[in-house]
Amino acid sequence: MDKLVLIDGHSIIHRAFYGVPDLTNSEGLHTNAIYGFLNIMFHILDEEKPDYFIVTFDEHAPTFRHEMLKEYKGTRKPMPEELRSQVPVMKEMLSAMGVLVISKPGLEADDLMGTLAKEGERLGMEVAVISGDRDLLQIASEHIMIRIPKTKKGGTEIENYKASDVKELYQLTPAQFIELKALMGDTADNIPGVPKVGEKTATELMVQYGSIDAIYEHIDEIKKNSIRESLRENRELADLSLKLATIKTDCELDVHPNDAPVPEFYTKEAYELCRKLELKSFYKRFDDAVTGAGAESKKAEIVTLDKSGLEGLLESVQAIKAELAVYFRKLNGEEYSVSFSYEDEKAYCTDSSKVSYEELCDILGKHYSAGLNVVTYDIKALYPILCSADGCVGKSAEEMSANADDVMLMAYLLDPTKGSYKPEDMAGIFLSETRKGFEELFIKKGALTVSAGDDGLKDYMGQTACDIRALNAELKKRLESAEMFKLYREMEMPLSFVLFRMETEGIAASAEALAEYSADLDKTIKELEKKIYEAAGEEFNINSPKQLGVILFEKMGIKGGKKTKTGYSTAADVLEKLAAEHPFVNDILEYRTYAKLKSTYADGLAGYIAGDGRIHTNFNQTVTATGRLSSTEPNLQNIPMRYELGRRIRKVFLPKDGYIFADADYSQIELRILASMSGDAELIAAYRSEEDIHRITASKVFHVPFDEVTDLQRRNAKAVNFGIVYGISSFGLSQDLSISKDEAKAYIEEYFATYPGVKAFLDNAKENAKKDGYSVTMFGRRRPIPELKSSNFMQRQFGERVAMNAPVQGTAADIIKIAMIKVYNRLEREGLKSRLLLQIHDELLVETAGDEKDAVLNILKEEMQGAADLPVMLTAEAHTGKDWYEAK
DNA sequence: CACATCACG
DNA sequence: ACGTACGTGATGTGC
Repeated sequence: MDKLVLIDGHSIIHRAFYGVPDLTNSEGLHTNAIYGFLNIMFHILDEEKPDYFIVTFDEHAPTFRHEMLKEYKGTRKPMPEELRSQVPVMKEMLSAMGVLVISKPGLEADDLMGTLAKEGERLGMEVAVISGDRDLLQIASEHIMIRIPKTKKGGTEIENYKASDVKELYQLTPAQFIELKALMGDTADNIPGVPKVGEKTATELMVQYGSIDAIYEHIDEIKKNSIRESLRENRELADLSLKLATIKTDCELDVHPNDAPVPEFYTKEAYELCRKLELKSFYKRFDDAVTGAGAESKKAEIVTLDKSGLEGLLESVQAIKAELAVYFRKLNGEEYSVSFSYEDEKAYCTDSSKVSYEELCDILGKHYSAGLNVVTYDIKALYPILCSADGCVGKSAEEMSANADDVMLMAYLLDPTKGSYKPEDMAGIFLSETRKGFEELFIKKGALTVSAGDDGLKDYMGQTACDIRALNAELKKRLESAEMFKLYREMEMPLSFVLFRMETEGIAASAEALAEYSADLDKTIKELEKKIYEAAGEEFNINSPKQLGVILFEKMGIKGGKKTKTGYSTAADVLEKLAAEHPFVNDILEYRTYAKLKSTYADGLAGYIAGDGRIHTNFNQTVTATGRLSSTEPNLQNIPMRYELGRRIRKVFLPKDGYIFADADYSQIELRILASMSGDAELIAAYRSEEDIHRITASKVFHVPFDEVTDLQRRNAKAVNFGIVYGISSFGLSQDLSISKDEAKAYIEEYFATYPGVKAFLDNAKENAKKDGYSVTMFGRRRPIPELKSSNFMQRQFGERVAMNAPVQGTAADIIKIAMIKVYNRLEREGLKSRLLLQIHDELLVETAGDEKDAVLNILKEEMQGAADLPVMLTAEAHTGKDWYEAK
């Protein structure tokens, strides 16, 4: 039996829009509704495997049925702009896929669907109608199934209704369902219904009598006076409603279900549109034939080089002072492949079968240090090849990066909110070229399917080198026009080298000390476990919030359990409130603390100690939206500090023999930046007085003499100071301080009255970000904030907080980056043995030779404080110690 | 693979 | 009436 699938386009795109969080491509086009629609559509198609397929769209024009209602004025809310703009693109996508889209002005979508469905049924087809609209249930039959998708987190769930399911759910046949709706009315569809008759009454009446006519025949039997009279008075309204509620199934159409065989979908046009919209998750559905990975796309000429060929290439490029794009990839084991390009559409390639890795380093290193201009992708990963260890002695980070460029860093600066900067994505965004990525081409089921010297790999490598070269030119132009070239050249490029040195250096950690710490924790964990099981009366998985929630809030009957979508919240702030009344909850909190320390830190870190006894974290330069760094594998930027128990883990981080640690951190850098950027006279004066800033603020905000500020007042003022930097909300502050929202609001108002310049600055930050579409730091770093233009209140509110926070957090990030470069340069220039190891946002850790202690402390203080010259001086405090615990 | 939780600035 | 502090990353659970 043939199968027909009908999609109610208008209804489904609505569903998709509200069900999928906002997505935009790099041009700022919203794509979430299209993404969601395609997901639902392919889900259905994969499931149904239909023979015929049609999508209908209507334009909300006043329609046949609606025109009958004179007072029709469209009670539906207008479509938000973010959705409206996606509708034509969605249609374009469907056309590109060869889908038959029927959009008939003047015809209600329901009528169109109804007519097509019935026609399909008459033609002997099995019909599936996809809509978010329950009205369509009235056309369900034995062969027509109404399917209503629900976009739930983690996928699409679909409710299915055939005639029997409607009967089961509503105790009514689909035909009776129409009459039900006519009686109760529907404001969204402008069906008046009978006054006083709602869903409950209408259902009772329909179940008892079976039809509107039958109800009126037995009208005297109706007990409730008001309802009986309303029915009597409104017979005409009931009939009109019935007409309005009835979906037409006999419209005149010039297309029919059998005109719409299922198309190919995965056409070249559709692929290109997917690329334009950057709907990456759909790329893999397209075959090579249409993606341009195959024949007809303009392909770079690729020359394979041996060792002497490589040397010749580098020499001639250097002779003409050209820029050489270099792209390197490690393969399995010792294998690698590397490609080069210095002119359009021509690339060179070599690999480990022709040139050993050591030879490659020698040859490239020699030319790089002699000034060869290289353009790279992710230069931090390439420095090991470009420079030898003794090649950087005494050289500044600027010198080491002067003749290099990195298109990944450029792209990050242009839009730091992206999260990923793969070469193929960048080629699509900035060069309008469709490329397949390395993973897509060469990784199947997690395994590498290619080896050095394969033709496919050479094509990929060569093409990517060409793209990197083209990207270099394009992105530099864009950086210039965004006034970020200086930021790129003088901050990010030198920093990339500093980070490379820090990662290579690593930090020593004692495996023995970690194991000992782990065993200590484990002892306590076992004890707590036993106590908790006894209190609970059974054994369960304490690490499972789900099981814990059931034990606490159901079995033990503790009240106050609420929050979260998936069940009870057992987060620390919730449990802490319960602990006063139920002391054993403290055991759970304590268990959590110990379990976290053991799994993430004690045991987790041990796995990262390399052969040299040191942990080499990865400092990522292109992750955060604000310009900060991030640290992974392991994250050394979140080593416990706040509480003694966790803080002890810092004792396992040790300097090498003859060395100590020097650790310096900025004091309240973000607040000082806020004072400086806002120019608020009071706040600046407060800082210049060199008194405790939180105490001064408390004194001013709470109108008490400085010496009489209580600890609580100081604590509250401190929280307000923090909150301001985060883009304060009265709710957030009230949560933090456990006070009422009104009190929090009063604090904030007092704060702004005290420091009016801060208020003006924050208002300005929001306004400018809204106008420009991005916020800016003192050093010109931008963060796009499309949320500010969202029609969603929550999103907009979030955008405003971001607009207030990003300039401050971002400027702090800029400043410590400058400090890192300066500290690095001083250590090199002064020929010191001490090495910068870690950055933790406002803190630098230096492994310091015993006899260089004073010099290093001086350098840290001078360079950190001197990194920026602000109205409020920056201060850094430095300490030394025999381990990280002591130095901090 | 998403979610909840918790470590840091 | 909504449901909220800003920025990260790692772990364990459970679908």
